[in-house]
Order: sequence, then C-alpha cells, then structure tokens
Amino acid sequence: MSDESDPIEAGLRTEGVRVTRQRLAILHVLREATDHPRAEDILARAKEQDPSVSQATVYRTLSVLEKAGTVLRNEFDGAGARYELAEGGHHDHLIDLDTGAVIEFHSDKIERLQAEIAAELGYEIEWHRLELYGRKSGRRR
Amino acid sequence: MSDESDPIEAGLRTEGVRVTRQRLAILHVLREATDHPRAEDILARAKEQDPSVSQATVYRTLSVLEKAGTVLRNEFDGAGARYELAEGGHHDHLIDLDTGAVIEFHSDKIERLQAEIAAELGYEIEWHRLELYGRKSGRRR
DNA sequence: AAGGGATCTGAGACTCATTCGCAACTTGAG
DNA sequence: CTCAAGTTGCGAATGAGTCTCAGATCCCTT
Repeated sequence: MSDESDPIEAGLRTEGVRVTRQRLAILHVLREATDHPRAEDILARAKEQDPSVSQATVYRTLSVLEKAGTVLRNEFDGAGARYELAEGGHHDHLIDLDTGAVIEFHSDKIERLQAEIAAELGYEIEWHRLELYGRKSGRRR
Repeated sequence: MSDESDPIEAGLRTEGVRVTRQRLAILHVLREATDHPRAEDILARAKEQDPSVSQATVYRTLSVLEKAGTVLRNEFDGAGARYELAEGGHHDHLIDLDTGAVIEFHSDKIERLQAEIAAELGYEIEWHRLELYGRKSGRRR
C-alpha cells in the first residue's frame, strides 16, 4: 500500500517525519483536492479512506506537513483555515466573492515590486500574502 | 465631553449610528494608538478611560465602526484581529518578523498591477489584502 | 424640559475552530 | 523481531468572538 517511489512520502521520511496510515490518508485527500478544503472537509474525506482518522490527527498532521513545507495554510475568509499542497510553486489567490471560488495566479512583476518596496523600507521579505477579493466583471453588486 | 465639531463623530451620527460614552472611549483609544491593537488591548485601554466598557461592547463597537468604514480590521498573525482607524487612505502592511512591528506602505504600481491581473482573469477587485513579512536587511535568521 | 421607543450595554452563557492530556498503539532503526 | 520514540483517538480544554436578555441610555419629538 505504501508506495516507496512517492517523492513527497520519501521526502517526509527523510526529514524524520513518520509516515503513518493516517498521514497518508490526509496526504491523499490533499492530492485529490481541487478546491482549498478546510480541516473539517479534510477530516470527512480522509475518513472515507480510513475511518480511524480523527479530528485531532487532521490538525496535528496539517501542522506537521506545514512545518515540513509540504502544505500551505490559508485564511481567506475568517471562517477557518484552508489548506493546499505546496507543490507547483508559489502563487497568490483571487477569491470570487459571489461563488467563493479560489483562483490561483502568479505575477513576477508584483513579486518584484514587493521586493523593491521592502528594500526601500530596509527590509528583506521572508514571505508574503496577497489575496484579491472580487467579482466577475460586469456583475451587479 | 462630546465634541460636536468632531468629523468622525458627526459622520457616525449622520449615518444613524448612536454615539455613546463607550463608543467614544473606544474611538479615543483608536485615535491614540500608534500600533495596531487587538480587541483585548482596546478593551484594556478603553477601560482606563471608562471602566464600564465591556468586552462585548468592544467587539460590537468595532464591528459597527468597521461597517461604517471608520475602522479597518486586520489579521496579521492568526492570533486575533488587529484594528486601526481608516483615516489616511488605503495602505498595505509590512510586518517585521523580529519585532512584530507593523509598517504601513502604499504603492500605486502594485495596486494597478493587481487590477490588471484581476481583469485578465475576468474579475473586478472589490478589495484586497497584501501583507509582507520580512526582516531588516542584513539580519541573520 | 420631559417623554418614550428604539438602540445600546454589561454580564455571563455559548459557539466553534483548534489544541491538549494521556493511555494505548505504530513505526522504523537496529 | 524488539522496543523506544513518535503517533493516535478520545474527550476535555482553550480562546477569540457572538449571543441573550433585562436594564440603561440616546436622541427625536413635543
């Protein structure tokens, strides 16, 4: 069941993170997810695969994976954190205020400007968070 | 004690928001604040001026003032919201990871780029959140 | 200046996401 | 295969923020 050729799994093992059944289930959920699920959703989906997964473990695992750099935590709306796998490079988010859909985007220009601004203020950016909240053009509010 | 010539106060009154002793105390705290205080801090400081102010009222008032556009709510670190008066135009934040200091900045260029990107995706931005987390240049991590 | 109804407020109960404590169970190095 | 260290499930605990409700206050009206 455990695919030793999996790069994420191997990476975790290398970092001394134990790869348990529950963690694999949660990782699997994140891989399949096309949305940015909340802990609650992740728990529900992980249970389908392994009913023994508990809420506490979901939170603990997400925390472990976040520290390992495998998972990213977002807080779009203030109704609980939403998670995504960190694969595929850095990106920011555009949240559709009408549907709640989350669109990922990336702009080197903006990244560069951010670094410039920080430099002007005498800082070096460690990380940043950019979220755009908007509606499809031409929609009545 | 109530200064009728105060623009914020007058504005609220005009919008049908009642100006109470407690609300004035909270408003006063926000005016004096140079940091971006949390609800907890605001409560403590407001109590110095008017001991009758309660936690519930702080939250309710901040919510009322936010809706009125008088106050801005931020969530920098995930340890509770931090507030600031909305006067002085839009700006973004740079958070010093070493000291926790919050530096305000504004860049028309970035704002323009954000709008462009959103437009390309078929969206119009309603509002956005940009936070840079960094350290003073040349500091060892 | 006085009346009075809608709006506010304080206190404490309550919600909800997230974290903890601990005994039992797994993982993985040797 | 063994066993210490790392994990897990459960349920209790936490903490920011919200709600309920009776009493207090604001401020429009007269």
